Amino acid sequence: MRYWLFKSEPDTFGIDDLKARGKKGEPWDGVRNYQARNMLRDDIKKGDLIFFYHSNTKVPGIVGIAEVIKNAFPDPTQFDPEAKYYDPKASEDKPRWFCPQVRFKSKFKDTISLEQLKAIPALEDMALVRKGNRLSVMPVTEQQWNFILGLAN
DNA sequence: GCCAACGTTGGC
DNA sequence: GCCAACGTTGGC
Repeated sequence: MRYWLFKSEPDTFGIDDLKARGKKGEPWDGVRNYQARNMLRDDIKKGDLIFFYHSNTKVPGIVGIAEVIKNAFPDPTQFDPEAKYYDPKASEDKPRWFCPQVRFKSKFKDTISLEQLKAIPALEDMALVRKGNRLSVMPVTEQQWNFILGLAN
């Protein structure tokens, strides 16, 4: 079992939206970055746990926990010409993008802010706090996971 | 809304 | 295969 951090803009799809999906969860679609794609496709497995991160918002930070309930499958939005994430170079035979199914697990009472995380020396190796990192999917070590959980309430 | 830091595209 | 131009992310 591994740990991850997924970013999402709360205005687009926040943790409350995931919670509203209930037990069946939501496909984590729309990721169009190869590095992130490889992790989604190859490394992220059913049972893994995810820190849900809100980006592009007033107080960016980790707001709760989600879990992977289904291994990645071809992201259907790549085949849909009407979809925002349509990719004309992808085909059903040769899908390019993948998404796992994720489900809400819990929400923290208070956001663990990026500012707070940046100030913690034990977390300085996290991709999240490193300058210029734009990955929307990134691994979290067990140590980092436990440390951050300790900050939650 | 600005802009730094990246990633991608496409001409050559 | 190089690299300039362009697009996107995301903190501030």
